[in-house]
Amino acid sequence: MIENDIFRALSDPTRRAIFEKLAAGGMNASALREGMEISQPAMSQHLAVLRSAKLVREERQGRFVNYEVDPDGLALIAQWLEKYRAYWPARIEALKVLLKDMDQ
Amino acid sequence: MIENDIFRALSDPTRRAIFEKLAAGGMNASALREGMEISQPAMSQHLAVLRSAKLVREERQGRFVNYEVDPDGLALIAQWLEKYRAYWPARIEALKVLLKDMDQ
DNA sequence: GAATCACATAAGTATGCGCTTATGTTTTGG
DNA sequence: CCAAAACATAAGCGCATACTTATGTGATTC
Repeated sequence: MIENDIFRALSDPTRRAIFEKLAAGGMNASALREGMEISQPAMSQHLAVLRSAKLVREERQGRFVNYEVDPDGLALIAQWLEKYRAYWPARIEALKVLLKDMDQ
Repeated sequence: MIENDIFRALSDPTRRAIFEKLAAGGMNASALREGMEISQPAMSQHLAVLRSAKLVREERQGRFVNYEVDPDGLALIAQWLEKYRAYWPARIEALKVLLKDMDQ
């Protein structure tokens, strides 16, 4: 079950930090490690978990592997959240403003 | 960190099932167990985790304890998701329709 | 083409997590 | 009151998980 993978992947703070970094722009694994105090294998393993959760996708570029946010995982969380939208009415207005902004 | 508690709480499929049940309507712990094949202590422990993640809140009613969805946890997830809204444009249209419906 | 770089995988270990059994606490009904 | 019901908490156990060290793999550079 993919929902399982997604929430499990995000339950680790290190993995959320990695994801947040990637959300600011695609990056290879070495660049991701900068300023994070994490070993190379640990990073590789975290990326594998994020990848199998469809939160991140990879792209070989020579001997580097570029990583970037995969919209699929986020869409699944959004979909999950929508099921319970009746419970967060307070945020509706904020979302409306947001959508209006994206309209231009 | 509360975000940690939330994602960790949702990473367990049993806990997501409990949450989903509660989303359909408030219920006490015994009622929640019906049709779930889960022991009483296990249920109590799961509810404690959901509670500390602000996904669920309790209300004593005699010797029963009624549980219901707490909007706070959901709002926090929505807030977290919004940070990455640039990455799920495909879902924007669906959300728009949704918000329009809620307008009446 | 051999050394090196960027990264993945393997194996082992310590800690966390979800379950069980057992017991405690609060409330109600007779 | 006191027995039972509804839940919470405690302690222990097996398994997942996040890390480490070591090694493997594919691409590049000299």
